[in-house]
Amino acid sequence: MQVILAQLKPEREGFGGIVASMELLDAANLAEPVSAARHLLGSLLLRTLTDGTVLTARIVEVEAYFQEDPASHTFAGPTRRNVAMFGPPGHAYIYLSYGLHWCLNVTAGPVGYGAGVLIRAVEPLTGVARMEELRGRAGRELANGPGKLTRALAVGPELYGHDLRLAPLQVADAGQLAEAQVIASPRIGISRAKDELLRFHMKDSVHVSRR
DNA sequence: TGGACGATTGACT
DNA sequence: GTCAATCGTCCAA
Repeated sequence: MQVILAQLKPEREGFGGIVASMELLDAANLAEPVSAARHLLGSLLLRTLTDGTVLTARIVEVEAYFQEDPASHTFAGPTRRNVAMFGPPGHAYIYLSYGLHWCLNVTAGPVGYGAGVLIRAVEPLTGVARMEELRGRAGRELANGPGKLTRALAVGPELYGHDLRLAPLQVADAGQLAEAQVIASPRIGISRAKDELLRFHMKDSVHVSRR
């Protein structure tokens, strides 16, 4: 991971060697959704566009959802929409929110158990100009929300169920952040299980969501 | 087969 | 702070 970060220089495109040299997502760290959320916080998201451009961003805000959780899409059991969350860990569960916005989750837990981690905000690192183009906005509003980051990274339903160890959408595990770096709080925008502290974000990050 | 309801966002007062 | 946009999903009938 240290090697990777050293190579990442803002606004430089075309990182041929990055994908091969970074530590890919380890399923062992996704065995349980809450620890998975903590592991994913601080990790990198790499999106390779069809023209070869690689967009990278650091995950700064996540939420954990699990099967016994009334707020989870998996609470009532497997359906056509949520099957990915019952599949192997480390894959993409993507759903349409409010008929308008696509949201990205990393599946967690063993096969047969419906759980995942919603990626709520990222800090753009490289390919920022391209993200601004895709998003139609710049600055702080670029990727500070679950529906915003998917737009900025061109993530949609075509990546449903995608293995996140592989291009064109990958997660590089950063390991667990120091406890003092992480803030736990209630999840946002849900009507059930409102009080559980299952939202995690990086302390002092200006890239977290605002509401 | 119909209708209520979102793991949200942007525009506007 | 409020509110509309917009549509797939799920459950009741």
